[in-house]
Amino acid sequence: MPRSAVPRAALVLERVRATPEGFVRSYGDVSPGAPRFAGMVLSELTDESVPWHRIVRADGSLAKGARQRALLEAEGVPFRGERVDMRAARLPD
DNA sequence: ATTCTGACTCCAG
DNA sequence: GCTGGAGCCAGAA
Repeated sequence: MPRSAVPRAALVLERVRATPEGFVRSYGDVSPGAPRFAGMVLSELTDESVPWHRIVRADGSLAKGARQRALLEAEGVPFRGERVDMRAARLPD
């Protein structure tokens, strides 16, 4: 199946929306082969129904800093300093 | 068509 | 652990 059947932007939104509370996913997970594109899509987002804060970098570091950290901690996401504990919080596929 | 840029990722040192 | 450089997709100049 060619991935072109579904626009990458749609795939990104779908995966982000499917991320349950208390867990996180990396940009690479929501947009395989084009992690930067995922970031671009999220940056344009204004829709509150999309939990953009659950998307973090592959190493657990946050793109949006303290603001994002507060939202994640409020949902029970395990942290290790300034970074998310990916070992426990990363959503298994 | 070429170049730059961006909420990124991977590999080497 | 960290830093730097190259690679990736899409859109704008």
